Amino acid sequence: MFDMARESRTPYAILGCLTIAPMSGYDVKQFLERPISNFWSESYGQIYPALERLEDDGLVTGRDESRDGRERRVYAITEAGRERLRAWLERPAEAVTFRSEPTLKLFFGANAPLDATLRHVRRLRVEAEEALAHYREREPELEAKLGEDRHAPYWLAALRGGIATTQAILAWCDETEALLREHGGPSTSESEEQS
Amino acid sequence: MFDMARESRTPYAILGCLTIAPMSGYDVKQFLERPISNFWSESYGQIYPALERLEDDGLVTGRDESRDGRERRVYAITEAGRERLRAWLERPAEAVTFRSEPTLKLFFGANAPLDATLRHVRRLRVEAEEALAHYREREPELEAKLGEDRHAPYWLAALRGGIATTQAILAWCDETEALLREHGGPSTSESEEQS
DNA sequence: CAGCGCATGTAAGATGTTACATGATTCA
DNA sequence: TGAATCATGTAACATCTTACATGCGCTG
Repeated sequence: MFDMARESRTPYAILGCLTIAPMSGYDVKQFLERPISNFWSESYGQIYPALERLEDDGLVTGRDESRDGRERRVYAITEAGRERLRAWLERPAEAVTFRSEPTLKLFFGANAPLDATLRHVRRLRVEAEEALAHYREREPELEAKLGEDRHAPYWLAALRGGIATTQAILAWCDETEALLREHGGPSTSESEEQS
Repeated sequence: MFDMARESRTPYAILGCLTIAPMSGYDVKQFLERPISNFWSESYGQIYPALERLEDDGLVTGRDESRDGRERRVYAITEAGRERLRAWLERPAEAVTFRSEPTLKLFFGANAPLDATLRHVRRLRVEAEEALAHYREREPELEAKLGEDRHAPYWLAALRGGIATTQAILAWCDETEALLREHGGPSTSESEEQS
């Protein structure tokens, strides 16, 4: 009977980043863009207002700093912020509502020339290979830090999740190309002629 | 120098559904909710206005129908609609921007008790198992229709994508549980005591 | 001195979800 | 008769992206 609106997860993502080190809004964005963090993204339009809000709520403290003569506003997480983050981390996560445009295009592929759909599949394959190469590059660093860095096991787990699903997609791309070549109907205009 | 705003994909998802059969807004929603279509979702708040818009643009035609005494407005795709859909299908798909709350919580798991993170992993595992069971149930129907139904190969490909990634996640859950048990730090409150 | 990377922000608009409102029919 | 399902829609709101505006310092 009351509005259990889904909270934005932006502030939590930011709080999480600040448990690694104090950061500016710019830093947060940079960190979230590293390929390892391919399961999340935020834009400046969300980060800066969210940081202000977090400061008002006493979950972070900001102070102006100059590094290399550049003015930055660097935020640090407070004890209240850590507690808020911890409480959120302990609540059950919402199931992922996955919206994949490539898969949508594949699914309705019967309405387009086979070639077009095969192009999507091949592009997916290239992207998967690139992603996998990035992951593989980062894996050893995290493995090496398993004992020292408290974040390492969790980051490694997330990274290996990326590796596992990406490998699966890679293999699936090949199967799919074969499946569609055999059963995907005539490759170009023939499919549209009768009416 | 001009606003290449990302188009909403809602109308295309709807057009795609209407290539299967004429449907009401309600039908579209039902279809999109079937577990096979777990890579896309739309809410009524988007479907009904989008259908009106599509009709204004001449991409679908609606007519009132009564089935079992119930009034429905059933929409059919027009030739212009098919062409619009085909053109969209042939354009490159946008890369998936994945936002996974469970993975975000895992990634920042060092800030919570190990148990909390393990709960997320185990929940993910249960969900993956359920999803896999659904997929497996539907696979044979599609395989049987490979020759007859022009959609079947594409739907099967999408379904097998779900199977492949879900299996990968399942295996990863087990590995992750082991990894975190070994390296995830003290299991409960010990980790917070010193400060 | 031009361009790039660093750095912070705002405004506008699109996108999307949720709750609500309404009403009919079917079934237990 | 009451609940569930069918069926259509709207209003309010939250969310998020994009483009824009601004300015500094470094490097070629």
